Amino acid sequence: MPVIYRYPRPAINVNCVVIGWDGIQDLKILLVQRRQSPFRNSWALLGASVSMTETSEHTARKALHEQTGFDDLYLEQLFTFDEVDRDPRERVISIVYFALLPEIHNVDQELNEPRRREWFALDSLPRLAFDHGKIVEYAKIQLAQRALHQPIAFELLPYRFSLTQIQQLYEVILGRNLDKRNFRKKLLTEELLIETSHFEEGTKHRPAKLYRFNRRKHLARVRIGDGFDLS
Amino acid sequence: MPVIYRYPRPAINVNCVVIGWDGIQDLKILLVQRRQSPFRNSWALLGASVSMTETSEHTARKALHEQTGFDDLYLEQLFTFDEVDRDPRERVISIVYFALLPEIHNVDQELNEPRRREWFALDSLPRLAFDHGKIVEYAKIQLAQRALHQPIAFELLPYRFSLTQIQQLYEVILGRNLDKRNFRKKLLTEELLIETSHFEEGTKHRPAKLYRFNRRKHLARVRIGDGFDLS
DNA sequence: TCAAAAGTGTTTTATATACACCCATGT
DNA sequence: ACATGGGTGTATATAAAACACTTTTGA
Repeated sequence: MPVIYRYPRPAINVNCVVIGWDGIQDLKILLVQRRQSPFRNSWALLGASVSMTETSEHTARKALHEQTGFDDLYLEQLFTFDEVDRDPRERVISIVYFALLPEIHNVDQELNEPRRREWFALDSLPRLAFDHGKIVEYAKIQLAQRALHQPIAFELLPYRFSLTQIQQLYEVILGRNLDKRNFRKKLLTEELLIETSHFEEGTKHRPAKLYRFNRRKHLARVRIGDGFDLS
Repeated sequence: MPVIYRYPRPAINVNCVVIGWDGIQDLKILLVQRRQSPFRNSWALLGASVSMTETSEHTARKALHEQTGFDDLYLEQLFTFDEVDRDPRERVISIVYFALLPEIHNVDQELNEPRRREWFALDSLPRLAFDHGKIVEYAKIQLAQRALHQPIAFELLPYRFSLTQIQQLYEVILGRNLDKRNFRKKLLTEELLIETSHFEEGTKHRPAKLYRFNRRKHLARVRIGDGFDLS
């Protein structure tokens, strides 16, 4: 149903910086290959247009579901990008979210989604469509910043994880090596990890004890103004 | 010039959480009294509609200029609020900015702006229009958070300021008292203050030495990943 | 028995905290 | 001379950093 406005309005999109961790070395980002101009064949962030009846977060969740099959991701608003010429066709304002996945899954190929969708290592990306390269640069900086002051790294880990895993993840996010004993000491004195009775499986060495993150305790602390802080 | 779209689009606004400090006790926020329904006579954040040819930041600067006479404020994007029913008339998405003033000026009454505009103490606000109360609550939390990791408190001070002034400001922002000697030690060991040859004037006690913030040095450090941090 | 990573403490150094008096100025 | 806030140092406690070997498991 076409609609008439007294003045022109920008289009509103969401984009998602979908980040996962390969469990070893690299942070990965999920990109979608465009099939139309502009930037035909270029890789771009996943996105969607915000309808009148849905919040941008809701739109982001729906887009993730429809375009990848992923549900129940951790979403956090990152920034709103609104340069007037960021899309050559018309003015498009984009509300951008972090979407963090606890594991790298391959996208669901059964979906009604003809475009290629692939995971790329965050530090060797192709040239992206629109201003998405700039957005990703900003997201990388913010991820490192926020990982120090919020427990978002846990969103990139499975429900149960080893201390070595989370240390490696922090090393990747922060881009520097951490001392094993000091890292563990700091993390354990936060008292936000729950020791489980599970162990790593399928290793060819001593299996590591698995922990999980105590979300309830963390939220209770946030309520009394006592936030998470490594650093 | 009316315009036709294939699908309806939300309206895009900016709002500004304009914050100043009275130099003694209170953080203040500048509010505008509405003269039309909805929320007629209620107080609201300063705002404007984002046109097709201007970024939201540019729109915010222009609105501040036109509605208050203030120029060259420090602006920083805070959050984008997009609940579908935040405006009862239609879907309005609001990109919200912090606007920090180095001193409380009275607004320019000569402007072509019939609405009342007043400074309110941040901790005793009237009920605000729309979701602006919620926005202000969020802004308060963010101000305290960001003041610890970014040198934004200096944006609330005049070019030259005394150590007592900045301490009092931090006390107001963080909502707790700080030890004078320890605060000075920490601030001075950051080596981001430049001692000027000026002194406080018009006091009936020993005049305090005035300092200014070394923006260049701070920016140089940010570039090498060495950010500001009190805490 | 070997390879591989898990797990674990202590010492040193740096940072944070607690705390009280004298000083310079204006009235 | 008095009132007012400006300015300053030290001792203690806490947190960060540096550092290496033993243990457990699978192959």
